[in-house]
Amino acid sequence: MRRARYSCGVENEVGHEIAEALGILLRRTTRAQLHKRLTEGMGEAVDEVTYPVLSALARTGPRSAAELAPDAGVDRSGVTRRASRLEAAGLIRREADPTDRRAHLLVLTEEGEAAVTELRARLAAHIMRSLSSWPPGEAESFARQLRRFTAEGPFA
Amino acid sequence: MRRARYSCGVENEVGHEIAEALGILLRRTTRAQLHKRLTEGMGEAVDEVTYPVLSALARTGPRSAAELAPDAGVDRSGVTRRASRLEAAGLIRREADPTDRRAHLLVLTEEGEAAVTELRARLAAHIMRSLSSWPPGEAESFARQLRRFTAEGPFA
DNA sequence: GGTAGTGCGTGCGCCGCGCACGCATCTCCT
DNA sequence: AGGAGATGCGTGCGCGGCGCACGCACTACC
Repeated sequence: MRRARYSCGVENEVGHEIAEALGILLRRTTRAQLHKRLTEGMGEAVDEVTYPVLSALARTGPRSAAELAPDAGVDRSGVTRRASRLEAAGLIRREADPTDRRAHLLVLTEEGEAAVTELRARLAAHIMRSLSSWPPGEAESFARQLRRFTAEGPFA
Repeated sequence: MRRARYSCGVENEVGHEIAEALGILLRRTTRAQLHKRLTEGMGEAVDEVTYPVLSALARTGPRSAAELAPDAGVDRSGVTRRASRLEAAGLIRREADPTDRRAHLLVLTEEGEAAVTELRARLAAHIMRSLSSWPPGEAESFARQLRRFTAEGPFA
């Protein structure tokens, strides 16, 4: 396969390899599996359904439900409903946008920030546990390439 | 952060970096998004719901619904239902297990194999399109590390 | 100032999912 | 050999999330 090169300088086989690995990875990291385990014992409001909203909000900062929807991968109404659950649990609150009294900005409360910190630590620890056996330096380069892949890759 | 090392020899920051990148990646590669676009125009039976079953079956070879269930990430009954749809479309068929007359082995038909080939090519091409700008060799090493990460990683 | 446009929350119908049941078949023990 | 428990499969059922579309509040523009 060394000869089957393309103009881009990358072999086609690599695309299939990455596709297969991604397929495996994605199957293991569904909400029903990863997010469910990750949010165990985090209270009633934080589960595999509300987690994406909470996480997206933490990443982007205070935003409206409509802005959060494409980032969370669900319909705007879904964000509203999940936000209501999180609001009832005191993890986020709805703030009136001072410039537009129609808009309700979703913003994390103190408890919400703490929950996100905890969840991030859990996930990072979970990943680190298996990266510990990697040769030094490889994990760093993998993280760098993964970051690049998500930033300018096909799923940007 | 150069000083905050752990016994494993990998910095904790890397765990957070990978976690964040994975989070972004996973949000972009939901069934509702990636698999939906991927299966567009592949006929009525092949959609984002039946795709995981079709893909898993292609990877593992002829298996029963119960064996396929954990690999597809859904309940056994879900596999049965999706398999029925794929069977009606002629992409798979149920074969009686010669050693156990209770068991129905799911096996891809000629058309099913063709569909999987097409889907794999689509995904690989989609990935390759953005990998083309990478320096030569980096895509290969990324694929290798990704493979390792899925094989012996936290989601194995 | 009035009309079209925008943002939000919610009711409704649909669909996938997990649980549990029934039937067919296998296994093992006596 | 034969019966009892175990196993595999398909299916009915209730639950819950999702997308669509509507109504209401407010804004922007003419």
